[in-house]
Amino acid sequence: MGELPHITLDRSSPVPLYFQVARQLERAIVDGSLAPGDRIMNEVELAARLGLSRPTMRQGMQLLVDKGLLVRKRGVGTQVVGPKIRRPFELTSLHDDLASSGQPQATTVLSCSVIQADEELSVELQVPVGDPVWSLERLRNVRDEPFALMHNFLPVDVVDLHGVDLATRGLYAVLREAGVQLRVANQRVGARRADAREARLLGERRGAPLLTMTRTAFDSAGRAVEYGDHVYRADRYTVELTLVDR
Amino acid sequence: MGELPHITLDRSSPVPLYFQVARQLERAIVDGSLAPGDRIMNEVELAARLGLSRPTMRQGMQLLVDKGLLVRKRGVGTQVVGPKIRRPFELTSLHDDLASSGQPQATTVLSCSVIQADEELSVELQVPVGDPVWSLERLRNVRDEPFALMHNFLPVDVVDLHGVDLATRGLYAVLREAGVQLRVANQRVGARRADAREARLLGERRGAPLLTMTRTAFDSAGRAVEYGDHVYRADRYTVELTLVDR
DNA sequence: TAGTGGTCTAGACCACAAT
DNA sequence: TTGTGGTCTAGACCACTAC
Repeated sequence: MGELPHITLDRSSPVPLYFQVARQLERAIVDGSLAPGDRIMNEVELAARLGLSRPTMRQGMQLLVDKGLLVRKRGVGTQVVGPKIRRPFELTSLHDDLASSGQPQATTVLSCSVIQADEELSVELQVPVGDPVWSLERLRNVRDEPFALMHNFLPVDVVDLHGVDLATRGLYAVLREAGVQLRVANQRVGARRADAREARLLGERRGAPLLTMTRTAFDSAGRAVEYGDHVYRADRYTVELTLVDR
Repeated sequence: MGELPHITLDRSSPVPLYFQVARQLERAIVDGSLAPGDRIMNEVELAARLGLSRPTMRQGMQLLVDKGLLVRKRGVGTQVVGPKIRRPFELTSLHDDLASSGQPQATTVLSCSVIQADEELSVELQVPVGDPVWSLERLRNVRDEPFALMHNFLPVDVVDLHGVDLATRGLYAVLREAGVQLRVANQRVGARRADAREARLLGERRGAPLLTMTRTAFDSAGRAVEYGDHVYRADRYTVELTLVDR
């Protein structure tokens, strides 16, 4: 029959039922109440016990299947894969990543001004050449050691960065508060040698290997909102991601 | 009202209707028949025209929303984001990536033997220390230029590599044919200097920056099936990925 | 044969955005 | 107020797996 996860539903909550199911199932897996390899009670039975229709139950479980936490096999049942799979790579800024990891960090704003878009920016941000864009350069330290040199560009009508304290607040937090909803981003990760300036700022030797990341982020309307060109000390940073085959 | 995509359904096909819808919508977007910013006809009307129920229609469109090709706004409608968003980073091997890009490539098998798992492999592949695992090292050339040095490890009971022609066939293709269904993978991308051997094999100078990628792949039962430790010439390869915020 | 997930239907009511 | 997507129901039939 399979394990019976403990799930309570609040039908007066604005949170969708399928999401309540998914959240509580996920917690049970992370808690260890549901161990890897456990078979979960079948969909029909589970839906009946919770007073849900089967499609709603399925929708909730599907979220966890998409995350790689559950595996369904036709004719067999649904099994817990395990909580060790990291979250699918989410759309977060480095600031968020570090803040949530509890590392002490500090950011120095090297420059923040409006420039005219050149050819490259015109392509990446989908604006005409010569259009005004914010150019923002920051150096980030973690545990008092230089870590990343970040160069961001944003069309000026996306957000006003005048007087914004970007040393304390992450760029993505500023964007969120300005009502910008980031939705998709294209990233390119590569490597190259540090030039003289990068080496000096990052406390490396010239020619040292750097991890590079460029990213264009789009809002929910499909508009290019931000283009970032960042370099990281290769000895202090790696990009981690989880791929899920559907 | 919005654009009316041209979609034909084959109800006798074993391909699910929602998938037929998604595939044809996607092609229309990539073709340019549906341009970025276009509003698609609303779900209800579209379902009616195709003789589908609304949930089935939604399921098809949801696939493209998840891929970042479409954006839905409550009270507004569904819009095409654009074909320029690359596919969400899928679980493909480098062999697949290159083959689909049409680049002429050649692979040299440097070694293929069974070794005993050390501590690191024990952790990554979730097998006891000392267990036999395949150790496979390959050098890949693209357009007659060295490109990547790939080291893979697999538990011996996953697949038998004796006599398998890994110069012609990609490792993932071999795994698929052996009935292994890859499902999720954790990747770590970083950078470091080339050591003497890597430099020689890749035609680089010692100390040149390399892009590194390690990956553990799990099958549909959550079992670790393959661990790869690869290095790429940084001047010839970057990792591209698309992030979608949900 | 029995049990499971995969797909599909034909509706319903609600929340939100534009008008 | 109208139109849109968001959610949900109560079934149905099928394909695959294990026994």
